[in-house]
Amino acid sequence: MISSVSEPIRPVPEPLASFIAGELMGAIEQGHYKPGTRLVEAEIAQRFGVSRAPVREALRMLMKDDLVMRRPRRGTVVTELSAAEVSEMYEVRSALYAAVVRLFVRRASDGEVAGYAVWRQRINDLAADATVTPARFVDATQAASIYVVERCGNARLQAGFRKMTRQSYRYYAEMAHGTVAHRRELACLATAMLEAMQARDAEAASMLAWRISESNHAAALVAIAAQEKPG
Amino acid sequence: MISSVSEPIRPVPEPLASFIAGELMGAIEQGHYKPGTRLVEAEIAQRFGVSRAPVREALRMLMKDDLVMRRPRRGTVVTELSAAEVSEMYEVRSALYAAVVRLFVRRASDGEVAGYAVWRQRINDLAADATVTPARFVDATQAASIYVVERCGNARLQAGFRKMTRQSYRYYAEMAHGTVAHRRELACLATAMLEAMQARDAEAASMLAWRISESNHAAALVAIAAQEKPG
DNA sequence: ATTTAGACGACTGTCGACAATTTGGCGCTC
DNA sequence: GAGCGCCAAATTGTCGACAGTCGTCTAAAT
Repeated sequence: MISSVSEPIRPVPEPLASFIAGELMGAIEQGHYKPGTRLVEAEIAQRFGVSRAPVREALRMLMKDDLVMRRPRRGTVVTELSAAEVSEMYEVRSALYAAVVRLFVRRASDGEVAGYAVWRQRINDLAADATVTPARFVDATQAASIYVVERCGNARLQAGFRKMTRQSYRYYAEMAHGTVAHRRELACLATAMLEAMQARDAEAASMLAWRISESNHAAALVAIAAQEKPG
Repeated sequence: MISSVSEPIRPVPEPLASFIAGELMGAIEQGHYKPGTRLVEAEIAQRFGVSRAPVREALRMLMKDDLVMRRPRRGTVVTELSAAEVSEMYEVRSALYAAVVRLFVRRASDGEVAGYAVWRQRINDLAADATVTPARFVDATQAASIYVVERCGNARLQAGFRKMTRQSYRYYAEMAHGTVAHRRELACLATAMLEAMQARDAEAASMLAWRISESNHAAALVAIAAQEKPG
C-alpha cells in the first residue's frame, strides 16, 4: 500500500472549514454540483449547521484550487469552463507532465523505473481487452501517471499537475478513453516512454510524455464536443 | 469608471479585503515584510482600521498566490522558501516557459515573431556592455519573456508563469545576472531561440527556452547560496 | 541543573447581527 | 406594447464578541 505522504498526521481537531471544504470538493468532483451552480453561503451554512464564517473559508479554499470562481458581491459559482479553456488546461497539464517525466528519468532509481513497467503492462493488458470499461482504463492510466508524478522529486510540480488533472476530469469524465484506437496509441506511447526511461534518455522520455498528454488532450476535446452537441 | 484604489481607506469602490490584499502584496514583494514574518490578523486589522474579517479574506487571497502560508490555528507567515524549494519553483517555471515558447511558435504571426527580435537585440546589446547593472539586464530579459508569454494564447499558462516568476524574484533579486558569462550565454541562447522561432521549429525553440530557464535557474541558485553564506 | 506540570497571554476559529449592494419584478410613462 | 426607473427580496461584506487552542513562562519536583 502506498501511504499518502501529504496526509497530515494531526491529533488536532480539524477546523470546520476544512471539513466543509472537503465535503464540497467531493460534491463538485462527483458532479453533484454542476458547473455554473451558484453556491450560496447561508444555504450551505444552514445545511451543515454552522455559521457563514467557516463556509466562507471553505469556499476560499475551493477557489485556491479553481474549483469555484468568485466575483465580488456576486457570489460563488462552480467553475464553468468552455471547451477552449479546458483545452488550455490540458496544455498546462501536458507541459507539467513532460517536466515530471524529465525529472523522473534524471532522479529515479532503477527500481523505481522498473516499477513503472508494472503500470505500463497493466495499460497494455487493458488496451487489448475490448470489454474493459472506459472508467477502468482511465483509472489505470491515472495510476501510471501518478506513480511517476509522485517520484519526480518536485512537490510543486506534483501539486500543479494534480490540480490540473482533478479539474479536467470533471469535464471529460471517463468518456474520453472509449475508443480502441486511442487506447492502443496510449499503450504504444507508454511502452516507448518506458524504454526511454530505462535508457535514461530524459529528452526522449519527456517528449513521449508530451505526446501522451497530447493524445489525451485530443480525446478529451472530442469527448467534450460529443457531450455538448447531442444534449 | 473605477477610481484610484490607492486612496487610504475607501469603503465603497472595492471590497476592503481586495484593498488590503493589494497593500500587503506590495509590502511583501518590496521586501517590507521579510520571509518568515508572522502576519497577525488583529494587528493588521488595527493598522488599517477595520475588523478582522476583511483581513482574513485578504490573507486568503495572498495564500492563493503562495505569497503567504497558513497553518491551522498557528497563523499566517510570509512564505519562506529554502534553496531547494526555490529550485523546485524554477523547475516549474522552466516547464511552463518551454510550453509557452512552443505555443508561441505555433500560433504567433510573423510580425509577432519579428517583434521578439527587438528584445533579443536589446539583450545582446546589454550583454556586451559591462557597465550595465544587473537590474537593467534582468529587466530586459524579463521584458523579453513577458513579450512571448503574453502572446502564447494560453491565459492559464501565462498566469502560472507569472506567479512563479513573481515569487522567485523575491529570492534571487537582481543579483543573479551579474556575471558576464551568464549574460553572454543568455544572449547566445536568445539568438538561437529567435532563429528557431523564425524557422517555425517549435521543438527546437522550446528546447532552447528550457535551456534559457535552466541557465537562469543555475544563476539563481548561485546567487542564493552567496546570499546565505556570508551573511 | 534539567525536566515537567500548570497557568497565562496571545492568537485564531466561530458565531450572530447589521450594513451595503446586486438582482429581479413591478408599475409607470411614452 | 416597449422602455425605464423604483422598490423589495436576496445575498454578500463587515463588524464586535466569545470560545478554543497553541506557545511560553513559571514553578515545583527529581
